[in-house]
Amino acid sequence: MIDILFRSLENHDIVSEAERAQLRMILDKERNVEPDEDIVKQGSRPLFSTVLASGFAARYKLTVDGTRQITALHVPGDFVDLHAFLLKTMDHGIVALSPCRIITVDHADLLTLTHSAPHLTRLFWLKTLVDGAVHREWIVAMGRRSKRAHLAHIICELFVRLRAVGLTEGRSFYFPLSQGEMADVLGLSLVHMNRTIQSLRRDGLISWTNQTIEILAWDELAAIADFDPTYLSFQVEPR
Amino acid sequence: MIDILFRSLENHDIVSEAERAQLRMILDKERNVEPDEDIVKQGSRPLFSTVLASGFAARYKLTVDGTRQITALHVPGDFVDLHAFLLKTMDHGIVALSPCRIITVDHADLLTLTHSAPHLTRLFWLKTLVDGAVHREWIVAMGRRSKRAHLAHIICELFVRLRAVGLTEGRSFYFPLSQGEMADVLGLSLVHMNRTIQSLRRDGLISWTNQTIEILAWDELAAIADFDPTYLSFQVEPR
DNA sequence: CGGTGACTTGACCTCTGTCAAGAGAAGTGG
DNA sequence: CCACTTCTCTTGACAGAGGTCAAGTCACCG
Repeated sequence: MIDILFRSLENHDIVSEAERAQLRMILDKERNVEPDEDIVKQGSRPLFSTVLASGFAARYKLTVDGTRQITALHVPGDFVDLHAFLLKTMDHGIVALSPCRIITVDHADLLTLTHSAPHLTRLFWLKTLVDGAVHREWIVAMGRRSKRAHLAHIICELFVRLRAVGLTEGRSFYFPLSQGEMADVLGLSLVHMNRTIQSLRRDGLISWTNQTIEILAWDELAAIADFDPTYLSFQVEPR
Repeated sequence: MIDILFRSLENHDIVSEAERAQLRMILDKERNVEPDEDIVKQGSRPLFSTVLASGFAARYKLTVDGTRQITALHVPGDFVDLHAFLLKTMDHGIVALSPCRIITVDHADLLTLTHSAPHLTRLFWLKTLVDGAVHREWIVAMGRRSKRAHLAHIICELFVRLRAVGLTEGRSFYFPLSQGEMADVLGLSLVHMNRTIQSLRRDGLISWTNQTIEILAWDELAAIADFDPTYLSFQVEPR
């Protein structure tokens, strides 16, 4: 189950067998989470962090007027709330968007790792830096791209991230979010989200049915999205 | 000059005298940067990171059609490109928005720190996590708030961050960005940026002249912005 | 005194939100 | 097995937020 975390880390650097063993030791309880259930609540001060072993999850914030903005999507292998280890108080919530399997790690054990395992520490740090890089790319998409390009960008990103952990089949991948949830990702209304999706469909760039997205024309889609995967740091080198 | 970095770190946790000494040792060259000059270029692989000692700087990305989106603003005391230490390749550029004084630190020295100084390592990690938290707040503002609220939010955030390093006077602070640069922050056109600023001025919430912003009605401004400073993690506790 | 950059204002148009309604699929209980 | 609810997706009509184009003002500077 935890192999997915190793697989995820190995997109950036080599993880030694000794490090794997160290990691296996600190992995704690495993449990299932239902769709729409909070994995971590906004405002809480968790004493553990969570690895997503399977399923899709999102970070989100609610505004005073009750709308929701999803600030990040997480795929299997992601360390969804490593942030709380040092931020202490969760400034946002994390919710399951599909049935999820999660594994927790005590913050006390992470603290020990920062003393005994500098390389693993740097890899975890790197994972949070990549989260930040994704945030920046989303900010660019929200500020300077059309909604159509923004959606294309997110689809490209998801495909590359899912492929990196072996969760694509050919040019398609399982993607269980509803259009309403995607609207909270793009910061759109549900109605316009629907129209934006249809625009990509009409042009033969993607198909999206039965919770599955298939990319029908990668080059065109990436061109529309102005997609450059550099920010994902999927390059194996000493970190 | 480097005291500003200590001051910045001390908003989150206590920094011992021994740690200060350790930090002073690895601080490298100091130099001035002119407005509009790149501090770090997009696509480069720097071998050092940069602390902003004075002035304002921004992270930004350019899109294919030549527009610019600023993804973060940096104030004195910020470690503006700690990210490159582990990400290796800069996926974005960093530009000076005013005359800046910067201090560089070799990545080799940071690497040593991750072995010999776990607490300092965690503090640096934390700084990048706060950057991420700010990104998330910006995503929420771009996706789910009106442009007026977005601007109010950024002004509140800047005030709190600048106050934390002692750079406010009463309710006002020096802020040298042009309206065109602010448009690249909010993802707006210059014309609408101007109108948004005027809307806050007309309502007597802020004054903004001579590169100085004064907050005339904090409570109202924070209410419009839906501003909750939790995400900045300005709380001194063991990290 | 002309040039430059930043700010301001008006007119117009497009993108996106809101409201409203309907279709289709899936699950639920009698 | 069928009526009924519920959820998601879809479409149309209209209104408002924000973009684009164009022009003008103002301060500063060589």
